[in-house]
Amino acid sequence: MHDIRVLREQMDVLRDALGRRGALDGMAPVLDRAERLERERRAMIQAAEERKAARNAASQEVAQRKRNKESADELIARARDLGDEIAKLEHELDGVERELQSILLEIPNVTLPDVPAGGEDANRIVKEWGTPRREPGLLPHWDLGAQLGIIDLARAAKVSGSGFVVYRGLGARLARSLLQYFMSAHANEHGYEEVWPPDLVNRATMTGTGQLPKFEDDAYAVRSEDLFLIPTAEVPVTNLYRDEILDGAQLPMAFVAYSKCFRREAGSAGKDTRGVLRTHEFDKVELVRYSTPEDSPAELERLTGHAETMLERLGLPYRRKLLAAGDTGFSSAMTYDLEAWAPGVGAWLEVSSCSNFTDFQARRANIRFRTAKGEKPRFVHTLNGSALAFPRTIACLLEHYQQKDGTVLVPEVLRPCLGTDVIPRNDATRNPQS
RNA sequence: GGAGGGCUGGCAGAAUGGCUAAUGCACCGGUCUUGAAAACCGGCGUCCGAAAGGACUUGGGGGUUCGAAUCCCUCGCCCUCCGCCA
Repeated sequence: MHDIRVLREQMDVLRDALGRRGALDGMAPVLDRAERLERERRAMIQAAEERKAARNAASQEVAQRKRNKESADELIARARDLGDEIAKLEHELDGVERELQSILLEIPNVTLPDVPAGGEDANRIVKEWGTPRREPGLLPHWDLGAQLGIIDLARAAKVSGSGFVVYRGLGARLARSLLQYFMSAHANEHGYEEVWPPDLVNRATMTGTGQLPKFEDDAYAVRSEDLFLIPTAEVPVTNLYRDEILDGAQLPMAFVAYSKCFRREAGSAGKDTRGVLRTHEFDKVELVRYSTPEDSPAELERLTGHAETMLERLGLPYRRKLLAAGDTGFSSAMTYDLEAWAPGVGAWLEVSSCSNFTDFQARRANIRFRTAKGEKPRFVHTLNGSALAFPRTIACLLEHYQQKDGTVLVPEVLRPCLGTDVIPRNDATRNPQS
């Protein structure tokens, strides 16, 4: 969310930013209306505050007269009239602020200067690592997973429905190994504090990171309690310090959290959803950083590097894509996608998305910092990125490390936890035993 | 799920409808001091404003009133007990 002040001080910046996203034409009339509403808003506040000052003065005078046992009837009457006027003004003000708020919530973040203007076509591959396997005959992970008996989609559909996965045997252990490996690496080597957040959060938390009110249909909800299943650990972790003022000396702060992620994905059935590519529930290790405004561009490089290190340790070829303005998420000012090569599917899969939200989330969640006592608090900059999402990482691992005999080599770093160097064929889970 | 007790500044803690939140501790600045402590003086919630000043602020929201920390409604959280439970 933007500061309401941009409406009177930085309209040109806003217009330019929307232009770079290719969204100016649609929004121009809304911006004009917002500019006008903001002028009205300030006039109303001024008018209401004048009357409040007058009423406060009258009330004090009433108290004084009552102490002196004098009559205050005409003062009380005047104060009552002022009260009526104030109520009327505030009611109007409420309407204006409501509309202004809803407009502000629809204006996306301003992208940073390095972000290319334009849509998807303007995305830039800024780094490539490793050599993608290109030979023919490589199987996609849904076939491999079934052959190896480690991914059971049929029974997942029976137990939960389509869009769910059951990992079994070494598959289940592989997921646990990734959890263990990623968390330890980020905590021990990259200096992140480990956080184990709830998967169920309240409405205020979902609103703080922007999932609500606009995208309520995308989330699973527990209606009876007004709780929501988180779509990412970013939600509880970014909200940890909601409505707090941090000590600037503590910045940057860095958190790593594993969580279940729940997404309804309504309307996306069929496309790019085979196997484990897009499911309603998945697992992810997420990095979250809070920084000063000055440091956030460098912090994004750092965070993205931490995510890339995981792909390199797993030996998975990947590329880093700088998203163009039009492809950058609503709240983000700059985003790198990390895409790993899945030779069986024959596609680059997005396994991580690393973003600098500048102060856009922090303003909404009201997370500030102060470097010295008595100094005015400023909004922190928030950043986050997956490091990494499990299902697509598992898909890439299986497809990249598959061998001619149908088995899959285990990358060295996972061997201690997985307890084996190779995942053997095992058809035992394919057919129900009765 | 049930019963009861709570929620006031960083902390402790007063104020039960009216001079618009006392006091202490902690913290920051100053005086004094060779330095420190003590003592003393000042500051110490948020927002708007260049300033003068104004508005807001007693867990959140709403109501009654000329006026609410104080009365009413509602939601949240904490504590003690009962029930249930991994």
